[in-house]
Amino acid sequence: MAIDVHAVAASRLAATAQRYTTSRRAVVEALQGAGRPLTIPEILAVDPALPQSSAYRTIAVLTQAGVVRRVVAVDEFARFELAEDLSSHHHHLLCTSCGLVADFELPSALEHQLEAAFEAAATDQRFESIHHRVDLVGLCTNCSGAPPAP
Amino acid sequence: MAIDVHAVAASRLAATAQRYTTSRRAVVEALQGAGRPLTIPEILAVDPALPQSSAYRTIAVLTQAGVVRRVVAVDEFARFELAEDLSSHHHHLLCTSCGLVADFELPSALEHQLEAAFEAAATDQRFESIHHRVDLVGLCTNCSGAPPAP
DNA sequence: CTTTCTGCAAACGATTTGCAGCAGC
DNA sequence: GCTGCTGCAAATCGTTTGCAGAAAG
Repeated sequence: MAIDVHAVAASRLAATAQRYTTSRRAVVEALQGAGRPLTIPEILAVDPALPQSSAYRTIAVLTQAGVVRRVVAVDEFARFELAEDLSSHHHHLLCTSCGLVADFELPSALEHQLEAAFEAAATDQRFESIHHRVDLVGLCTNCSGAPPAP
Repeated sequence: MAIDVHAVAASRLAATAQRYTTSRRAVVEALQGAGRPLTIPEILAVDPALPQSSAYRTIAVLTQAGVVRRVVAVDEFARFELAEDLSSHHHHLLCTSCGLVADFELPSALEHQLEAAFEAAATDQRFESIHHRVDLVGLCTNCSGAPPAP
């Protein structure tokens, strides 16, 4: 009973007279299959036939169309995932050693309390809140065992 | 009853045979006076006599020494603030329009619950947690009034 | 004095873009 | 067929770095 990600993507692109082409679909499929945010190099690894500049352009278009969201992590690479309404609300584990980003969820009760606290803070500072970003920064399984590369 | 930020900075640098020079002190003072994370251009604006490459180098040294922390926001500029033990635990409001970053705090009860939830999530995913990052993304006062620049 | 720092200018690397040909609708 | 998309290669821009002189201890 999952929503049809491709249909939504096509329709959001159509809203600004854009086409849902083969390579755009390939990028969406790569992100959908990953279950975690991917960098451009990672997307290229999933689909080696895709030229780098097309990957960047495709990601830019999908981001503007609201199909994809940019995730800022701890290394120099931008990462991308499907928009929350095409996947689910979640947070990120960020590895400071290798840059890996994994997904996790918070208990919904806590999520609601956070929401209320954010609301209060935003009102207090006259800030118009759009969404929140709750991440855990540390070391992934791979990197906490062996010491990080120098 | 504030701690002596300069003394701590000097001592952390000394730990690796580094000197607390005039320009390093100037950067620390700029960050201390700002009360929010600053970009390199903002630091240069505070101290126009400081060359850009020195600002980058100084920030790198101070970050490695644990005096300064890199903050990842929503625009392309890296931002920097004093380490938490030289300032205080807080979170960030990120403006998606102009990139501004402001500080805010959460009620400590909620902070503790979050801590516990993070602990659980980290254990669950075998992730070694170092710290968390809780940000509110939206529009600052300036940008929510007028529509963002195209 | 010796070692570390600074300033300049050139190098770097992720990302963007101009242009000519290709593909969706 | 138009119009928008792709691929290549060159440009962009925040950030990094080599080197020779300046400053800290």
